[in-house]
Amino acid sequence: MPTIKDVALKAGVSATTVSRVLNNRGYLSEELKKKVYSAMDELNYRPNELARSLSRSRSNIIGLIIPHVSLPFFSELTSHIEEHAYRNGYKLLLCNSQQDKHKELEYIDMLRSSRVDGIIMGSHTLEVESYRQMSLPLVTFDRQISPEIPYVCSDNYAGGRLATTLLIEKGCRKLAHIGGHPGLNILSHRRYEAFADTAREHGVWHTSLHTDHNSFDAGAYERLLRQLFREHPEVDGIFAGSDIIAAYALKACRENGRRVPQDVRIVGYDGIAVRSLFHPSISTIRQPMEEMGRLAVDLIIKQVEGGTVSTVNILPVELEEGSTT
Amino acid sequence: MPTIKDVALKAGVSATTVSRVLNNRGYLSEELKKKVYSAMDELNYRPNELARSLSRSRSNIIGLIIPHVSLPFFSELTSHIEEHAYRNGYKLLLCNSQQDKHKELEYIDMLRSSRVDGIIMGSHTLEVESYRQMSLPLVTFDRQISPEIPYVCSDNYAGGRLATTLLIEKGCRKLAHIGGHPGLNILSHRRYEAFADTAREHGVWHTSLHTDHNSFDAGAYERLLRQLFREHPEVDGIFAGSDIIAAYALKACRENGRRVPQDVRIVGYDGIAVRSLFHPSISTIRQPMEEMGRLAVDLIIKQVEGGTVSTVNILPVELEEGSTT
DNA sequence: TTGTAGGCGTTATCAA
DNA sequence: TTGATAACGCCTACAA
Repeated sequence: MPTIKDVALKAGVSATTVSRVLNNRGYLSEELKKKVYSAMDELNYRPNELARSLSRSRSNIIGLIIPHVSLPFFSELTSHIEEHAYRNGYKLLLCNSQQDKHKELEYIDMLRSSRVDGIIMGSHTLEVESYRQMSLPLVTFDRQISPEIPYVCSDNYAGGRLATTLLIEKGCRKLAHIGGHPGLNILSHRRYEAFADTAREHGVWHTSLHTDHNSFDAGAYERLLRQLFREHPEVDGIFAGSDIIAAYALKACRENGRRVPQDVRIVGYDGIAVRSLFHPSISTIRQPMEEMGRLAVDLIIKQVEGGTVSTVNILPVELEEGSTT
Repeated sequence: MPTIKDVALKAGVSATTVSRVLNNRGYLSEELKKKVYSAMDELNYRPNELARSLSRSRSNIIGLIIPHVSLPFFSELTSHIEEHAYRNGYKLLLCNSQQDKHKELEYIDMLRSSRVDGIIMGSHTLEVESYRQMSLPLVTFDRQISPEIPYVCSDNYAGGRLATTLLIEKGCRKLAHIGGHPGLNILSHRRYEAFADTAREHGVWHTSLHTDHNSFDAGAYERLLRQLFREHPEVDGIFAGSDIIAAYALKACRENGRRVPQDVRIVGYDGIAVRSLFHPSISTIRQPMEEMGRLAVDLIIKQVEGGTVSTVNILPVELEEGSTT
């Protein structure tokens, strides 16, 4: 691969000058530029980003740690993050923590070694201290780690209210909330709080089931739903922690002879694209994923550039009715 | 951030020695190692991968270009690729080409500038020459670009046969194949060939519809299916180019008053995880996505290490019956 | 067994 | 306006 020196030689100038042209710094005559550019073209020259990064001590790489890209919510979020990062001249290093403490730690280490300019964390299984110590621009999703670390999330409480109110308005009187392990994701736990508050205010019976570990294990949700129909066969409204969980609920309803929405109504959360392919199509609380991705990237970039950012970033949700309510 | 020199100073040795310890090269006494390691610990030292990469001219980064991570098939594939890359000490730079020629080209340029060690291409909209010229370890999915560039794919022809045979065995006599734009993806076009061959051999009527452009546009599939039911209302068997297309077919059947599988039987392709959440669950031709991801990474690594690899890598598929047949 | 010197490709500083 | 020169942090001969 040709280096800046090769270009300099061919253009009959110094490497410094080539570098100047490359970065458009200082006063450069049109003629000079043309000369250098054509030399670059001829050699099919590509500046070595490793060297640039080293010298500028800035890599223009953002690290993204999420539990699993294969989960629809995260894959859609990742897509938006990538898109927006790219638009701003940043590359994306993708890490699947699989919600594993050890892996997450290794990934953080790896990203620091790679000198990424910042990390977007969609997975957080570690202690607060681990995050605070890393002294790197950071943004988290759905978790408030400490007062200094900015986070992005949807308005979980409002979403929980919207969903629960809808169920009650539609006539449900025995509500169940099904979610992931509550310990890890403090902010989305607020969905449950809103659920409980709303039900209580309306004097409606409600219960809640959640997985033991923070697994995204399909079997776990199926067991949970079996348990629900066994212990509370009278349930007529389900608020699911995600659209995928809602789809499992839908499946469980079928298997237990419940008609949806006649016997049981279901509301999901997220607004993933495939939800319209489920049958009946799932009513959901839509998170503004694109905006969330965009914002996360912006928050990283602003920090990289030395700006100060707001730590609390709560984005509005929207009720999107499908056919399960 | 502390550098190797800081560690050297603290440990009372030279930077070279620290480097040796870091890379476990040459003869190192236990005592020395201990001294160096503890200095590293104290300083919370992380070797600068940018510098290492520059000096070794090897970044341990693999670039992945796919149309969209948000599509289930690609998100699952990406997940496996990431996992396997990580296991082998490689990082993954993610690029969504959005099936856009211009973007794909820019991404390739960007990845070359970033000095990735190799590129896995799940998107290919460019001319053959563009790929051949890049003189970088390369692996493609589902596309044979040239005799030298290795590719990984499932046994599309066998898959097409399996699917079509199943439909015919179940009694379908009016078959339709629905797929993406055939021009771009030569190998998965073989699914259609198998479909047509099989139908012909059995003397079964068949037709084929595909999108105009290589869009993954939901609307396009819905239009296509409307067209199918309008022009060929007698169709009783559909072989879809992907599970997602199959899900759209399912939806279209419902909207057109067709019962599945009684009136119309459907077989998809891919074997994505969410397919079991569709209702009825979709019968499919399962691609071994994990193995495909693993293989792609292995093929890159082997090339990086100067080994020679087989260019043709066709992996077996499996029929997985759901409830749409 | 350890250290010195030079290089990886680029940018920044300072002169000219 | 352009060009030496010295970083950036690490690795690899070559020496000692």
